[in-house]
Amino acid sequence: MRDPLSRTFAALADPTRRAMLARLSEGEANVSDLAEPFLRDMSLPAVTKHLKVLENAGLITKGRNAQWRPCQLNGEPLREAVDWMERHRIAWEDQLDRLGAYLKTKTKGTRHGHKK
Amino acid sequence: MRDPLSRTFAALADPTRRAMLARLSEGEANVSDLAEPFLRDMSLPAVTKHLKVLENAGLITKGRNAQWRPCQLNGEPLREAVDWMERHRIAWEDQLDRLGAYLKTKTKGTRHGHKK
DNA sequence: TCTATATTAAACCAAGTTGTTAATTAAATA
DNA sequence: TATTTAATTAACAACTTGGTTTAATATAGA
Repeated sequence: MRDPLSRTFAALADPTRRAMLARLSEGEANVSDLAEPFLRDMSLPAVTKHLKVLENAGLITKGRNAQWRPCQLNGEPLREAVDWMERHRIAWEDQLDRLGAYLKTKTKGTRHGHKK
Repeated sequence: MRDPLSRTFAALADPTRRAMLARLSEGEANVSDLAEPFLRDMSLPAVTKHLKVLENAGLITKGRNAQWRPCQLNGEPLREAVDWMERHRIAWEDQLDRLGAYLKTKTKGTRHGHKK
């Protein structure tokens, strides 16, 4: 999981982390602010670890203000992830169309076209 | 990693799998076609496993034609992933602007605003 | 029927992930 | 200075991931 794009997608592959990013998209927040919605589900060190994953993926940056660590979103890796997807999007939609057409012709019980 | 969106992002978090999707966005391909570019790096069963991950994420569907398993892209989960990202995109760009502005004001050696 | 081809399954392993609890660090404040 | 607050570190366990090799399955074709 060494390349940046993989690290970005891996960081997004967790609902807790996505929720943290969503929260951060509304503005800066300290670790404890970010942790608050999750403290019924997990411990604070677990939160710290999730934030570390986001930080390592370059998705957030942590500042410091006394004992607080104000976190900020960094949109750039997210943009690169969207870019990767957009680069293939047209092909996917073509594929969807083709699949749709295919399903329209077949769709007669023969789930796998079992050898005729 | 139970929710669909997480499974999609996790599936995307690997360069081999992304390359397979890219290949499939050009059209249907059998397992051995998809495997071919990677057989110097990994065994065929490893490829099968990657395809299983893509299949479990709903990103591809495998048909059958004699002993071949023609794989097709399924764009829908990808669209949902893009949707998630787009839902936050504007906020990210705001955040980028804010960060840019912030960096313009600070940026004087004091890497962490060490207590004044 | 025997063989070759395409693909998957099984058993295993090393490394990484995600959580825990207990201890530590650092700064603000009484 | 002692205490509280915010956050991290360390050590550990359970599970997942991504690879391996060997064996099995299914189909086509000689």
